[in-house]
This record gives sequence, C-alpha cells and structure tokens, in this order.
Amino acid sequence: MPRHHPHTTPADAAEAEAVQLRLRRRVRLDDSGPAPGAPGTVVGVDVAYDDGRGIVAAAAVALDAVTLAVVEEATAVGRVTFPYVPGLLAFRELPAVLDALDRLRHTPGLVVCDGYGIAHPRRFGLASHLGVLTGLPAIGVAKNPFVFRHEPPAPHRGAHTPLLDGTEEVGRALRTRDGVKPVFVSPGHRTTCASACAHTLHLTGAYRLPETTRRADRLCREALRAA
DNA sequence: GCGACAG
DNA sequence: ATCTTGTCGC
Repeated sequence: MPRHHPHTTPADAAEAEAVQLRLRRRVRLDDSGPAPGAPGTVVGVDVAYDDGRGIVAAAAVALDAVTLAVVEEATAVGRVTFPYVPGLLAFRELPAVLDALDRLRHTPGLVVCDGYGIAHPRRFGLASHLGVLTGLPAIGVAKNPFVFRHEPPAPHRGAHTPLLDGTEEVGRALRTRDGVKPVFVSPGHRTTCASACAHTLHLTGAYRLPETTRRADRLCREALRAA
C-alpha cells in the first residue's frame, strides 16, 4: 500500500513550495559521496507516464561504478498524483522513484537523476529532494536548460561553462560528446559541481546522456508497457 | 501584462 | 513527458 509521504505528496502548489523551502536547508554540498570511478554502485532513475491511464512507471538501475555493468534493476508502477509544474517536478516523480529505489537490494553510492539539483528556482530540484529524503549522494543531469543562463561550452567533450546564481556556480553546461549539445549538470546532495561533472563524464562516452539515465529510461518505458 | 518553463 | 516519418550524416 502507498505510504503517506508528507514530503512528496502535498495537496497543492503552494504547499509544495513550502515543503521545498523547509527541506532545502538539509542539502549538503560536500564531497562525502564517492569519488568518480571509485568502487561501488551508481544508480540511475527515470520515470515514464501514460496520461490516458493516469499511471506512472519508475525504474532504478544499479551499475557497477567501475565497469558500468548493470548489476540490478527495479521498477515500480503507480497512479499519477501530481501535475507537471516547472519547479515542482519532484512532487510528480519522486513517489514512484522512491518506490523503485526501495525495491533495490543494492545501496546506491550515488543516484543520477533526470533534471536538476540545486540549479532550481528555490535551489531544491529533483536531485536535491531525492538526496535529502534518502540521505544518498545525488546529482542531476538535465537535457535542457531551466532557470539559469549559460554561455556555450567549447565544442570538445569535457568543456563546460557555469550556470550562475549571482556569483555562485550552481551547475554547469557540460559537453559530453564532441560537437553535440551539452547536458546540464548540477549537484543534488552530498556532492559538488566539479564532482557531479566528473561523475557525468565517467558515465558517458558513446552517448550524450549518462549510461545510468539511458538504462533507466529504457526500463521504465518497458515497465509502463507491461503495466 | 507577456513569455518562458527540468520532465 | 508524449504524439510521430522520413531523413541527413558518420
């Protein structure tokens, strides 16, 4: 049975924003998480929707942090409980994602989310929210820019430019493939911009998106079709 | 007031 | 996110 999640299923947008303002103080931006490439497991999470049926499917895929081989997969299906509102994505995705994570037997060394961490209107995007609720190190790797402007990075893999909140760097536009549109990386919890980018580079090579995200994306779509 | 707007 | 064919390029 679905548990009562006061921190993930508010009644409306105003309540959701209040939750973010309350929880964001728990975000920690340090390097207490694993170093990129260090032994352990890195977990990718993603979600797919079927608007017609009003259901959502989430996937959590654990990869060996060194070899990037898949070591475990878990999924969860449920009903959609919150609409998509820019800035409140976590309230739509987290319930199913947390269920999928709960079904994983491996303890994630790092969780890679689709979306943002602290590069968010209230400095509390999906990756930060997930990190704070689980206590796990988490980063956000988004496919599109959100609230912060950026200069285009140099064309080679590894080039990056900052996403600035005033003078503070809250994320980076990072090129993961030569000549290909960059991804937008930001720390979620227990990591930094530099580490989040190093992790992202470690998880990419042949494709623009991290292997974690690609596997989770494929798996949640399968789970949705099978539901 | 008018757009822009992670997934 | 999701709806969707062909097409340009390595």
